[in-house]
Amino acid sequence: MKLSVRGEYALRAMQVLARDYQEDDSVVRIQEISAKQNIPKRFLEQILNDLKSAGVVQSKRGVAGGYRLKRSPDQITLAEIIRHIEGPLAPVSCVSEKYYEKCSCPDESRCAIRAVMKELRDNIVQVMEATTLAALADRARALEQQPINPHDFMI
Amino acid sequence: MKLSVRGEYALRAMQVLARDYQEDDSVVRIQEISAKQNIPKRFLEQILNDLKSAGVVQSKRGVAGGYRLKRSPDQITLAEIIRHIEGPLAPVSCVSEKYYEKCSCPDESRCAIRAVMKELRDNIVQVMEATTLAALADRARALEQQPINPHDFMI
DNA sequence: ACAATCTCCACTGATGCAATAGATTTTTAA
DNA sequence: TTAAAAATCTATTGCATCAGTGGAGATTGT
Repeated sequence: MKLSVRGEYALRAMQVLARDYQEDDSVVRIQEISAKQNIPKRFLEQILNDLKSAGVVQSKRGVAGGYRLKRSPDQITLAEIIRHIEGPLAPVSCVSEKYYEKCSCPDESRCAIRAVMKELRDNIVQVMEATTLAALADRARALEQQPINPHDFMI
Repeated sequence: MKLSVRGEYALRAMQVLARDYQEDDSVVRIQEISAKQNIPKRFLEQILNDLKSAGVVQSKRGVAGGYRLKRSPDQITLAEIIRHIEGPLAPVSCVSEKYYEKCSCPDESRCAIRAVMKELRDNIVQVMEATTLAALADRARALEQQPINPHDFMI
């Protein structure tokens, strides 16, 4: 049920771009994202490139180059990012909306597991589609206001 | 976000054992589970052995041998099964209850991604812990009563 | 004794993940 | 116009995990 590191990096990078988003066409250097989030620069490069083909970010080349969100942060959801980087959000592909695949069980329509997995998928999709990068940036800004270790809740 | 095939097989096998569960000490042969669910026998063997060490099933050897649930189906949740076969239910391990691990981001307490992932984890855990094998078996029995393809909803 | 079953351990082939590397192109500033 | 900084593209590598296979042995019922 885990996200790949690749997917996690993608979200963390988008969080940075969303946090620093401005209406003009200012860009953020890979270098800077990499440093802020402890992500290997070369690897991040690949990920951002993927997100570019996906239409999530755009890039500017050259000495003053870098990346920026292609659309306004409130037009990009976490679901979109993960679907492009990782594929299906559904825990099993026989309940996936966008990546459906038949599974090996004898009768999908009578599979109780499948019914539960569908519930699970609905929950996951709901959270991921409801969360936009704009909301994420707001949350990040709110967290920055907090005092150091407000009660560093470890789970 | 996907379950491994291994995890899916584990759930499907447990569904069979739960469906056919009886209070006496009757067992189901691997052979039979394998045939009912289209799971490679040898592979299933490994999985059931794992679930035995985990205390979910017990086995009886010899000619009339097989597997049965070690506890009553209402005492076993899907969460328990997946945690033993796959590990953490959480999408990223920095929000895992049982398998917490520090992540590479600069400050977990101010990570907005983490806050969202926590929400997601709560949803997942809620569904998986709320669903017992007994509930699964009930659902399976209900689905068996349905006419063929009541409206084979494909997603 | 025999056959059916579980048990244990090892192995393999494929795949994908995470990361690294090198060469190239584009852009801007000096 | 040249050099530096940045993105781009392609390839490859080491590694781990996954999914599945294989064989020898132990246990049990008849």
